[in-house]
Amino acid sequence: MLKIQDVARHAGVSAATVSRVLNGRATVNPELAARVHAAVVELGYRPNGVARNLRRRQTTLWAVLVSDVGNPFFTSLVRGVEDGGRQFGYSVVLCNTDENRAREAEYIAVALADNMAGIIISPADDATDISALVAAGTAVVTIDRELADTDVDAVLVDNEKGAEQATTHLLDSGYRRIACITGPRRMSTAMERLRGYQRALKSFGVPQDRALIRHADFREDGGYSAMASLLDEGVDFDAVFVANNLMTVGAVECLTEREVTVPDQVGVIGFDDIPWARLFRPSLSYVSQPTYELGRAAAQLLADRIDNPNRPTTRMVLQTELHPRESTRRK
Amino acid sequence: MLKIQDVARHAGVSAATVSRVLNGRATVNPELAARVHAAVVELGYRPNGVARNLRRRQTTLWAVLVSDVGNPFFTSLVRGVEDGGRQFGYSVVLCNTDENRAREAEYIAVALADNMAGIIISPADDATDISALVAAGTAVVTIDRELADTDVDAVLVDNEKGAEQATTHLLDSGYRRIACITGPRRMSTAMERLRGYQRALKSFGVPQDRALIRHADFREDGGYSAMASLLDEGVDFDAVFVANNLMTVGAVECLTEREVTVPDQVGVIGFDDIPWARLFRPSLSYVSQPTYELGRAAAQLLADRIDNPNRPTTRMVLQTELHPRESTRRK
DNA sequence: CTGAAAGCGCTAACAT
DNA sequence: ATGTTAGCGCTTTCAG
Repeated sequence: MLKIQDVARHAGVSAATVSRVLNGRATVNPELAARVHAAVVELGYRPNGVARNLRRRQTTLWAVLVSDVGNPFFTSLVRGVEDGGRQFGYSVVLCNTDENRAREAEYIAVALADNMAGIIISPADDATDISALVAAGTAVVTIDRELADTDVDAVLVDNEKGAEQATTHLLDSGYRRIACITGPRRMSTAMERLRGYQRALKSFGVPQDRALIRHADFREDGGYSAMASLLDEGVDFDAVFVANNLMTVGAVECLTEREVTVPDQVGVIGFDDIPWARLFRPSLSYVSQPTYELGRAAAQLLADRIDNPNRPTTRMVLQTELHPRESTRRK
Repeated sequence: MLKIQDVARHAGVSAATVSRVLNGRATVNPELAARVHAAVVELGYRPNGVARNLRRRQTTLWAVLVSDVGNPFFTSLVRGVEDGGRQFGYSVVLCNTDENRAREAEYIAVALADNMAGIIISPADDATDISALVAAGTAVVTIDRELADTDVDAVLVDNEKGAEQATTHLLDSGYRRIACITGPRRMSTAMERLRGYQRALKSFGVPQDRALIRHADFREDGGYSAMASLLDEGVDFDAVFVANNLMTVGAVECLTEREVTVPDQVGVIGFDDIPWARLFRPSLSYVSQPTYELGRAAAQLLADRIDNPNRPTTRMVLQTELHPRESTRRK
């Protein structure tokens, strides 16, 4: 491997000068600079990033911690982070945590050990510990969820309003006995979406009924079981708001299996996009989150934070969008 | 930041000994080792990975180059790579190339500059140039596609057989005028799948007809336009084999829009998985690739190659699986 | 504006 | 088995 000294010798200048030319951090005699560039080309020199990182005590790596890229929500979010990162000269290390705290901690340790410049994290839950990162001065942006005790940049979605939008749409469509399948109590997103649902009911003067509410685990099985329990318990409902994409799929499967017709017997609206949901029959109504933009925004915030570690923390809230389709179109 | 010298001083041993204990590469007096471990804990020491990488001239980073994680085929593949990588102690840098050669070259340069231990690549096309990687001794595994001129490890799918399976299934279901929408001529996967289609027709003694074959770009729009052209040109066909997931979606959309009934007027079978395709109506028949396993296998090969740079190259071929659903179930 | 020299934190060779 | 020493390749003082 060629080193900067080789280039320096070839160009007849000092290594310091080569470095200055290559990094454009200081003014160098144009004639010398030209010689350096020529030497670089002639020798086919490539700077060694690792050595640079050691000396600068900074890498150009970001870690992005999500529960699972397989979830379309995160797929697109990660894509946004990567595109944003590339724009600022960072590469993105993909870290799937499966909502597993040990895995999460492991990845945080790696980010620390490898001196990564920053990390974007969708915390497994409120107990996620990023204190080591903060202590080490690593830039952190949380995405989708907020951390209770730590003051870091966050990119969020207005979950409450989104859920209200969804529920209001059901009410507007004439449904009145509306069930809600949301996520675990310890997850802020689940609770916010539940509140939005309740707010909508209240606005319409529709009575609340605890029997209509189910907490599941944000996964397909969870949605399936929650729907099954609603049906098995003979709960009287004519529509359901499901608080994330995977659970919506599960709930719909359960309905299909039991030959409950959507949207006539039961109207369905989901939260989050599902790829190609328009090909489902009936096609699914849903409230979409700007997942790609979430990723882009997080990247922007992280890059800013790295450049300016002392600026006050930012909290960005993006809005959702309603997509009415067949599953809420009552005849 | 704490360094190894600090630990050494605290434990009353040499830095070399600390290093030996931490890396378990040599036998150390258990008593000394205990002191080292204690010192590490007391001081809260974390080894600096960048320094280690510089000294060892190797990182624990892999780059995975795919066209787009958004494509479910790659989503799951990348997930497989990550899980495999983690098992061997590597982190995975996600690189979306969008089939763009410049972007691809850019990422290869980054992998080289950052001394990444290896790269897993699904080449944009035959012209992808990995010679710099080979020259630098970086371990390379290609996935999904092979590179014409370079002898590197590859993990592939038996595309020809898979396509034959799909087409045979259509023939078994009684369809006889079977169209084929495949990918660009310069992509090996597209041509292999076309050959499989042709082989199946031949086995059944069904005449070939060039009018039934379309080359599109492996994207949703491509599938849509190809289907539109078949219909617009009044080509006589009763079924179609579509050679990848996105094009299948496009083709089905076109059929739905024009109110062509599937599977009665036209039977449809796709190649590649589509998430939750069982919720489509009609549900889609398809031939699946073991995408996750593809990623795992590539990770295994890459780890092996890094440990043993001189072993002969391996070419792994995985098999597809037929999933008959409603879209080929003629009444 | 340019060069010399030191050192980022670690590990591998060598010496004991 | 342990310690000493040198050096991975770069950037950043510090002098001049």
